[in-house]
Amino acid sequence: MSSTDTLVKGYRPGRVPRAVRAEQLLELAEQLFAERGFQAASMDELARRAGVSKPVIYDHFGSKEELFATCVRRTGEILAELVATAVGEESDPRARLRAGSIAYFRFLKDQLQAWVVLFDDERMRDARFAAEASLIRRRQSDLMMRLMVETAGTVLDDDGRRRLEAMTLAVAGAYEALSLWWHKHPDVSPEELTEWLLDLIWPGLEQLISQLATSP
Amino acid sequence: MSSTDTLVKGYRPGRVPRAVRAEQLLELAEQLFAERGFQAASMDELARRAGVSKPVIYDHFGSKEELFATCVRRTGEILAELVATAVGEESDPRARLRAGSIAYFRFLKDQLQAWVVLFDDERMRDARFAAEASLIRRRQSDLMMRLMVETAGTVLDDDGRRRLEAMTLAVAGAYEALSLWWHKHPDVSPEELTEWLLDLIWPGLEQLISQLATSP
DNA sequence: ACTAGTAACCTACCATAAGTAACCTACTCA
DNA sequence: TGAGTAGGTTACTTATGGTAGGTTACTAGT
Repeated sequence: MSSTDTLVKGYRPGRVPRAVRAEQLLELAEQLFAERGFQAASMDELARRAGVSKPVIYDHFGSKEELFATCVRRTGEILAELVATAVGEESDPRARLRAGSIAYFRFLKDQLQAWVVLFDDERMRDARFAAEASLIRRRQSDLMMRLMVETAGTVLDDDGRRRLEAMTLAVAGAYEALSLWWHKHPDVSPEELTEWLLDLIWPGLEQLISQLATSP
Repeated sequence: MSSTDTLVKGYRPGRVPRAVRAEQLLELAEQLFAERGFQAASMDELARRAGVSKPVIYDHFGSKEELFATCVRRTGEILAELVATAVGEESDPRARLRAGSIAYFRFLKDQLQAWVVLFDDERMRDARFAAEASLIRRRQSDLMMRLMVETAGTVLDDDGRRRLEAMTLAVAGAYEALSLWWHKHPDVSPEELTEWLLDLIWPGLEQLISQLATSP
């Protein structure tokens, strides 16, 4: 470790504007969490890597959990945007779901390689991934729900909304579990995974839409 | 707290056969984990509740993680057995899945207190929860896979097996996510949840079976 | 009945890591 | 030029997982 580790471009070591320091800390934290997982990543080590003392981190993020949440939220937003964009580029309902699904798996493929440096099969139960997936599930479900409601073309009653919400969350859960499986079978392509999953859920989903569209 | 807390039936306080102590510790640990979650449950408190000193716990279980894993595995086995039994009481494939599903949700309803620990989003960010949850998912998926293969009535090739494995894991993930949702909408019955989920996944699942049965 | 050996258990400690209080120092600007 | 502040530090406290080493009750063989 040379002293350049503590340098942030354009500033003398040890004194840097708040926003720059925050950005640097977030980036290093992301790396550290990816390497060790939430529990094993220590704030002391993060401070050491950033060439800064611990209270600086606490001044920025308040607690370890908050720091972690910030990292996760950030990545999650990038993913959500990617998927939403992909969905917006199609018009047929099934094609939209397909496009979103492919975007999702492609992103995961890139990020997983970046995140997980040393991972045997066991490593996939990494805390970071679980949290990420949990946030992703909510966002995905919301997006899917808007898509379905739009497709149905009607205003749903409370029961309909509730059932639809439950089902989109279930589908998002299926994506999550499949992502975990994928980690051990990386030779399958995002497109293939998407076809599998669409073949599985689309028939039921389509029927659900028409059912909800006619009943109220 | 009276001194009876430290009593185990039939034995003078403070000295009890190994197996009995292990059983008592497991039960108290399950309670404690359910109340506080993994992280917030302390070994010191468990020791205090059991009326025993910490090294006793470590002598039995080695580490906090192991203790937790033992608790979870135990409950998971009960669940697996219940579902398997329910499945075995039907013959038609859809009816079998339905029976298993209802048994699953009924068990969850009873054990909700204990299972919040496993399925709570907030706690999911902890690697240990994710690991144990994935173990249960795996078990359910295996059962479902045997059911499907049996239904298909053929021996699958590697690709077929792989795809089926991925899909049953995905379905198990859907169950998991739906369980989380259920926790916030407890007024829905296990039977209703099951119908929703079967309507969603059965069409795709049925088609998958026939596809796998004919292709190799 | 008297010990050897063992099972069950305890006290007292260590190490690590999250989080904090109190203080310091370089920079800005009236 | 010196008050005010943003950025930073040292040196703690506290909580808790985990352990070393000794003590007490029970059991079995002679």
